Amino acid sequence: MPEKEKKIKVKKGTPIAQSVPRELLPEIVAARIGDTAVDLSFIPDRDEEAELISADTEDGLRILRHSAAHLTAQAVLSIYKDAKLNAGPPTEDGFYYDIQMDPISLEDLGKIEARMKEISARKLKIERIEMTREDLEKKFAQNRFKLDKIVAKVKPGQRSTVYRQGDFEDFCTGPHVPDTSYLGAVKLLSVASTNYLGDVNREKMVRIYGTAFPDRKSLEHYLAMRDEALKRDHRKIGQEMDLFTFNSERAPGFPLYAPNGQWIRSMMVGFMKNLNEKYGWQEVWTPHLFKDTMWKQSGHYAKYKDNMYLFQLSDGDSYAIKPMNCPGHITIFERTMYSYRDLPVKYFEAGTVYRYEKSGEVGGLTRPRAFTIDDGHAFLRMDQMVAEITAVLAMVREAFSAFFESPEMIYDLSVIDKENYDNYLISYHCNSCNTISDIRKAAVEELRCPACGSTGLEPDFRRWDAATDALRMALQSNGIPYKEFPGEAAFYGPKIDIHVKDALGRSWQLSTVQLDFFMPINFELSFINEQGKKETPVMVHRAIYGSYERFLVILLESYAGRLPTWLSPLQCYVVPVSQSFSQYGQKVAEALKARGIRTVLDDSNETMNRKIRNVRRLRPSYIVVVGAKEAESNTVSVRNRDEKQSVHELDRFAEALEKEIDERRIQQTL
RNA sequence: GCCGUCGUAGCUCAGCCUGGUAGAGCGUGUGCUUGGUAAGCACAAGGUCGCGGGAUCGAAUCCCGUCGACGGCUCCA
Repeated sequence: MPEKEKKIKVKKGTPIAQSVPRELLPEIVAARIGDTAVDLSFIPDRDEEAELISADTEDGLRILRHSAAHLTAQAVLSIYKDAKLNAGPPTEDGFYYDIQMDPISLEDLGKIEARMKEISARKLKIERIEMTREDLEKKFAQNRFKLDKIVAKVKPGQRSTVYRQGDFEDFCTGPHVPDTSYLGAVKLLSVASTNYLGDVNREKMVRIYGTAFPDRKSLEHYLAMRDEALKRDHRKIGQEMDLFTFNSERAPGFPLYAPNGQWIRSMMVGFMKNLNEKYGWQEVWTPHLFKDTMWKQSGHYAKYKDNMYLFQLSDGDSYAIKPMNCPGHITIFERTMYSYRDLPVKYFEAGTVYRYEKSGEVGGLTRPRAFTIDDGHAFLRMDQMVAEITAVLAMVREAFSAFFESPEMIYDLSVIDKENYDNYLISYHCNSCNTISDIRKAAVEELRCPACGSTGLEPDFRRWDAATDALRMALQSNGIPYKEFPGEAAFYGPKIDIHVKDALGRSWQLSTVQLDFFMPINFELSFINEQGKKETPVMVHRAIYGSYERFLVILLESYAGRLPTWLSPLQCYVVPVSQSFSQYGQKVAEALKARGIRTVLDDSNETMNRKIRNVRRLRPSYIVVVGAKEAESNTVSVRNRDEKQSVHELDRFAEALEKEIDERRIQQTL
């Protein structure tokens, strides 16, 4: 969204609104002086330059939506007198308000929304009122959620603000739109429950979700997109296309792929195998079970045992079904002694992992209990890090360009939060014996030097810094824009996560590239360096699709199931006009199948119209109709995914289609 | 795991509030029809109403429990 640059001069002693050009006023919601966003009613105490914030900018929308949250709260309070407000922030595409009240249902939203419209139409002025902490405490004495916030955010003796519209007041720093008439295009969307401060032991709250836009039209557009997203839900499309099933009694949370779904999967797996080989990754296979001792060594057991499928055999040995592929790949790396000349050693596998997700967390293919990662692990020398990460980034771009016309990719660099490192595996330097040890503080009872038992340990971030620098370098030298997120790193190292935006503007986290110095240490991995000495390699963990399941979701939802032909489980559906042309239909189907085109001939005793109607849910790439005309001229009458019809000579058609599939064309050629 | 909503035929859903042993459309099967690009006609099969328990003469319907799905919260190596 382009930020509109509108700067105006504002005069000391007069509200900003008075200096805003009259024609702009309806779309301006607030202003920025320096770095601070302020209300239009703000009166500067000296002449200033102010930047106008219009409702269609990112900041403007947030202000508008936050004001809409206030409006929601006002409406709720006017209907449900006992409701107690907690907080109502804007979100990425709307807002919510958390309110302690009796549960309400979707039907109740209409009533609340109607009240909101009324209030909006009254054009209530939204006023900012400064108060002392003591006055705030008095005003919100009946609401301990607000009191908590006042205590937490306003120091004794300090002042803060309340926003008032009509009889409604909320503790809030603002800014807000000038009056409620700016909130004409609002919509309440859903209701959910939550707990105060996200803590299951605290009070239950009702969360009302909604959104707001500067005008009716953009709201309508948003709602249309939202409807479209619902229509494209992969669970619905997967059902229609007969791709997969879930059996909630036999295997809750585990997808089972039917033939059509498995066909798509194998296309994706095959594509990834080629891509990996092109970039020098070698395919391996690892078992689905390992003894728990390995998971203890890798550190996964300590951190994730609650999410692992663990079991014990009658002889007493304990096993875990793999929740990760890396220890398996490490085990393969360990089988032999590598020379520095052999590095990088790069293994990949379409590795299915099993994670026990808690009951409320599973959902469709986006959060299954078993999923397959296009997993790769590289073992490198320090001097190979930047080059290898650069190569992985290129691989990612190549992969996504094959599936999407012009994929929009967003890069996040997740780094350690040095203020808050207990959860990370880092090196500690012992002040009394100078030993360096690698410890994750959160996983041990007490932080002690393993060599001398001293508690005088200093964190040493040098390895984290080197890894982070390598990732930054790879991004920067390729001119890739990225954002850094402190505290988001994996426990063993920093990572780059790559998000892709889909057709409906939603962004999905897919690829991840992680650097890891610690797993090689845990497993005492080594290679022989130029000096003939053992040296510890660096590991890169990377996945490109992320998981096949998630990637399938994105493909299905962004193409609404109408996949590029090479990925389509039903490439040609041959319909003879009547059974008297079954023979020619068969000839056509055979010709297509001979070229490896997935073809189904429907010579059943049904009308052509019904066949076409019923096959649509399967999203065939091409519907091929044949009758007297076609049989005579050896042609086919073809309808593509966009309902475009055309007639082709049979061989020409088969040839073109074969080419379209071989070249993995995204668009249809006919 | 927590909160809320929901669970009836392969699919989509009605019936539940106000108890009297189950309904529609699509799909499936059979027959008729032999058709020119999204609804030709007829008949039929198909459900112990997620599972378990309770109160009732009687439960899909009311109550309790349980499993599961969905929307959120928390989590996501």
